[in-house]
Amino acid sequence: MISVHLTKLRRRISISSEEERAIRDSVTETRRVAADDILIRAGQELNSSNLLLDGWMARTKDLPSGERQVTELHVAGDFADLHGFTLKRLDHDVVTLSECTVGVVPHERLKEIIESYPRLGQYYWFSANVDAAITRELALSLGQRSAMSRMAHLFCELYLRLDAVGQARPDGYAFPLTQRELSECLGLTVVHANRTIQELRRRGLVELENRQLTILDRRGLEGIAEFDSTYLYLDRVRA
Amino acid sequence: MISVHLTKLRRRISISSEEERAIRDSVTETRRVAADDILIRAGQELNSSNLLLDGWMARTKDLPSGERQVTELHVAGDFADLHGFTLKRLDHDVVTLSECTVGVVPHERLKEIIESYPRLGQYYWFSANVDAAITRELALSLGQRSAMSRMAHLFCELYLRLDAVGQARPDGYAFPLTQRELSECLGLTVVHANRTIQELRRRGLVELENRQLTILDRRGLEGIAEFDSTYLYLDRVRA
DNA sequence: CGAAGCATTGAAGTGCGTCAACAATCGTGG
DNA sequence: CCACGATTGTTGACGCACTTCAATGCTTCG
Repeated sequence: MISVHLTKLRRRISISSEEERAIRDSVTETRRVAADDILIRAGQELNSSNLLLDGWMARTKDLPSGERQVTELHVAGDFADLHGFTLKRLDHDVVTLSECTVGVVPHERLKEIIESYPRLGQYYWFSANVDAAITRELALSLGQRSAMSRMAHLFCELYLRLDAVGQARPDGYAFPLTQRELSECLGLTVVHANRTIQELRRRGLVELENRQLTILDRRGLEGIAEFDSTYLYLDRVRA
Repeated sequence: MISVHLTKLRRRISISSEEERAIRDSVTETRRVAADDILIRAGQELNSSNLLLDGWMARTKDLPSGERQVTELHVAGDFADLHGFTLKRLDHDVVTLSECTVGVVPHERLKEIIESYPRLGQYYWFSANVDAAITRELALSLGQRSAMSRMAHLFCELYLRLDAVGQARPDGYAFPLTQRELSECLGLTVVHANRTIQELRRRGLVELENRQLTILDRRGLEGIAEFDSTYLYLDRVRA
């Protein structure tokens, strides 16, 4: 199950069997977590990080007045809270959006890996930086794109991220979020998120039913989104 | 001039004179850069990072249709593009908002520092993660806060960040951005940014003239912003 | 089978955008 | 040191994308 993480990693760097062993051994425990659970609460003291091996998770930030923003979605292969390794407590919650399988990596093991295999340390730093790039692109969406464009953009991004770990079909992917959760990703109300989906449907760009997203016209979707994938750093050469 | 960076660093970790020497030596060149200049263009190949020693810079992302979003502001003491060290090219531009003094740190020097002084490496990783936390908070602002609340939030954040490096007065700070630039930080049009400032003024919360921001009622401003500073990780204990 | 959550629709309101004009300030050259 | 064009700040009228409120069916699941 950890192979999905190794797949993602191998897209960036080639690793020795010794390094692979070190990564496999860093996971001390594999847990099943139910959907709609809070894996980590903001402010909580941390001494391990969580490797998402299956399912979907999200980083959420709440205002006292009740509004919620999802600042990042995580899919299989992602480290959900690698930044907890240096921050030691998070400024956001980490929640499950579906049933998940999680690999627990104690920070002391991470420390050993980084010290013993600097190239892996470099990779994990790199991957934290790609996370940050995704959040910047979200800020661009929230600040400048229309509701339609934002939603189209999210669908395009997820297609590439899922495809990179072999979790996409040629024409779409499983999409477990409710419309409420989707609206929290996009800074919209549920009502308007619903109307926006319908408009994308009406234009023959996507279909969304039974938690399955079908992309009918990917070029068209990318056009509306003004999508440019370079921020995902997917073309990075292997070193 | 690099002392402002050391000040910021010393708020987090205590450093030996040897470590201080290594940091000082990592800066191979100090440059003056004019205001409204593009220091780094998105996509450009990088082999050094820039330490902002004086002035203000911003990370900006543009859409093909012309809209611009500022995804982060940088003030004295910040590494503007530390993430370039692992990413090697950026997904955004880095521009000057005022005349700036910049310390150039070649990536090879950074590499040496990180390998020779793991605690400094940890700190720089930590500080990149705080950057990301600031961007997450921006996403929360753009997605969920009103124009007034967003602007109030930005003013509160900058007060704490500037105060941390001794660049704030008790009642405010120098604020070199034009209203256009401010509006690009907040995902607003210039016109509405202008009206929002006026409303904050009218309520007796801030004054902004001659590039000087005066905070008349910090508690009130924080209230409107629903401001909670924990995401800045300013209280982190020194190790 | 019933309750709770989820998706959908309609009607009405509003925060912010757009367009357009003008005033104030700044920078630069003569 | 003044002249003058360019940038920045300000204001008004109007429009619209998105929100709000409310109701109704649909699905899910204990």
